[in-house]
Amino acid sequence: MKLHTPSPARGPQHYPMPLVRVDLVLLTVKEGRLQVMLSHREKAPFESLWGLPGGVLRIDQDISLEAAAQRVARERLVRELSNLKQVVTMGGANRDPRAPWAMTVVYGSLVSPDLEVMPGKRVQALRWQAVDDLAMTGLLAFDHATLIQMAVERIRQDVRDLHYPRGAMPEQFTLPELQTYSEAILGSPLDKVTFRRRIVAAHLLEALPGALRGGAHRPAQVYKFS
Amino acid sequence: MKLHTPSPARGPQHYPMPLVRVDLVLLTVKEGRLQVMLSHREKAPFESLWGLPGGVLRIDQDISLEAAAQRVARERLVRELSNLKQVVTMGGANRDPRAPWAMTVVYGSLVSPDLEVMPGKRVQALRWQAVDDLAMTGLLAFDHATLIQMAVERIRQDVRDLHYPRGAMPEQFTLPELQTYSEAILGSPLDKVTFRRRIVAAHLLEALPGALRGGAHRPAQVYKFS
DNA sequence: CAAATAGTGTCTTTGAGACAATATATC
DNA sequence: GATATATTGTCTCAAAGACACTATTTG
Repeated sequence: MKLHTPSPARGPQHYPMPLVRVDLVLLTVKEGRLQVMLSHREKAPFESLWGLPGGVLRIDQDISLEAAAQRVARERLVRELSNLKQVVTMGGANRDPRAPWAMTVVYGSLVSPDLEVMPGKRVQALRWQAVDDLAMTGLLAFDHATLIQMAVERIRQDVRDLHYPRGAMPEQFTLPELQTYSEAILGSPLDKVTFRRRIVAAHLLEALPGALRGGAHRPAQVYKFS
Repeated sequence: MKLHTPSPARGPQHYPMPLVRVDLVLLTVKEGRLQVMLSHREKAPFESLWGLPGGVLRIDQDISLEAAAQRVARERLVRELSNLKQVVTMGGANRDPRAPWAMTVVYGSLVSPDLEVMPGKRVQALRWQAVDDLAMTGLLAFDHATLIQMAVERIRQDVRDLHYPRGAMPEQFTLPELQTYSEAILGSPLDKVTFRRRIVAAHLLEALPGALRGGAHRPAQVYKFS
């Protein structure tokens, strides 16, 4: 069954398209816990709840989906992000009262706890929230709890595989620091010997000779990612 | 900076939205090799090349992204699919000459080689193509070679973890058959003893007692997924 | 019994977990 | 030296790879 018009330039353009959004899952380790950046919702839907920072795809401004995620970060958090990873895309009818059909492409990034963000366009407040406490925090907007969970699973798998995104750790660090950091992300303790063995076997780090650090005890070797 | 209209029902709806497509990566094992289902393109763009079966999201028909993938399978292949898994979402400007900005949500599925498909709406021809030969087959439409590669990597990881999607294997099979099947997907041989050990340790299979099978040699135990 | 494939035994290697010992700072 | 943490040594265990052996069918 052919449409009556043979013009290839038409056809798809006829159909109404969904509202396409991009949402960000920024994760970091703060106070020894894995935390996610939440944005306070001043307007409906889900007014006065918290949700992921996000925005609508702007095809006149964004050259790609990842570029859209970067623009959203600039607008909402007044920051560029590194290591954006696509997590999942959700979409369906009746997902968002602002459109009959809405979808969101979710990007995740593990960032430094020192990352300086400030509420940008149409954002009244931002906060870090420990992901463990999300269940009791009350409701998150939309299906954002699920999206966060998926991003968390993904970063945990990366850390289990010793795939640390650059920029999330300080430039220099010690092995005990990296272990504590990893444990915070995984939410479970790691064996010290095993952790060190795996790290050195992976050849991921470069020792900075002479550089040390310490308190009232033996100082630790300082490393950087090579 | 607030927009001059406080109405929450407006705003996002103002922006032009991209063309949203859903593409399918059907994989199967045929003739001992991992193969992908390709559809012949009769119309521009990429006329007379081969590409993934896909279609435009129809927000009036599809309740969700996965439902859209199922509809595309019904329309293009005259089949329903099981085990659809979202692979990735690609999108950007100048991706598709039919729209200034286009994105595609890719779903993958490992299916039975006996799966009966037939060219459906606007599909002239379908064929299985070994993924190893894709490089020399000449060009695929769009970035479909990349999308196939991502889907292949994903199913390989699943098989390495012994996560076999249901419905891709026959109801009953022997361990040597499952091993050969897995090797075809991975593209590399597996150790027999190790494979058997891992399979039994995983408690994935249920032996069908008494049922055997064979040629001019010792018959193999028949199993099914439990 | 010869041939061919199914299934098992077992040795070795590798990597992870557990626990203990040693090293090096500050106070 | 006491204390605290960093780093290393090593024993054990679990899983994977390699290889040889046994088992069971057909012709």
